[in-house]
Amino acid sequence: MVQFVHPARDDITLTGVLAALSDPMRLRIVKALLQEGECMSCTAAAPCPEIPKSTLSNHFRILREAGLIQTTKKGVENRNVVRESDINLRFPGLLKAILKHAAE
Amino acid sequence: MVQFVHPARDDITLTGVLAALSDPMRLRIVKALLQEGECMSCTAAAPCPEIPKSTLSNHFRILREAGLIQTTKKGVENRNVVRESDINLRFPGLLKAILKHAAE
DNA sequence: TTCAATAGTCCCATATTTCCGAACTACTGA
DNA sequence: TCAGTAGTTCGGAAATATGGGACTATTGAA
Repeated sequence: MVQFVHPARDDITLTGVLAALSDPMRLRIVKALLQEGECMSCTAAAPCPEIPKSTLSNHFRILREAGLIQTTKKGVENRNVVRESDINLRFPGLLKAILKHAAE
Repeated sequence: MVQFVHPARDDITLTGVLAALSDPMRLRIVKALLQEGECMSCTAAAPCPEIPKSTLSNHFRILREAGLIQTTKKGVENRNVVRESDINLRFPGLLKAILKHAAE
């Protein structure tokens, strides 16, 4: 098994965050996670069911490495949450300003 | 000569804007253009002088096609401006929220 | 005019990144 | 022990970025 890589808050970069959110699918994942509030598994947060598993896994890795989400393994599934406070501390107002405009 | 391609305001997409700004060099270009206020040539807005011309030209094309800047040809050089009002009408608060955190 | 200089664009080969099927791992419950 | 579930990893194909070099358009000078 692999330990998930999460950058420290201060290592989160603006361009990294923008790059992670510049993909429609990842944007929808983050939006879904925020709307839920609770932790969500990867498949639960997936924007559409027919997306290949490996692609989905890849998107979550990118979000994780950009510092946008935190992932922990719980039983057979992953629990994902948006690192809302970390992002807000590092880039106040950014996440809200972006997600305000994200379509459903 | 080629006529520059500029999307209509309503064709500007959120993910397109984020993708365009997710490159450190392009972020610095936009920041420089906004700080200047006036039109700037490509080389004047370039973040560093040693950057290859073709790469710079490519970055400006990406910013242009994302709807972030408007380019017109004036004599031997290009005049670039950020389409600030278009972006602000389409995605209120976005540009400011992003550039607030851009280094430099 | 013609010529050189300047500012960018276009083309194209290389390098990097993304996508996704298939095989694999980790955990759970029967 | 075994099957099922949730995700990861691998690897090849497809897409995209980089940058050198040739090209175009404009200007200013001889």
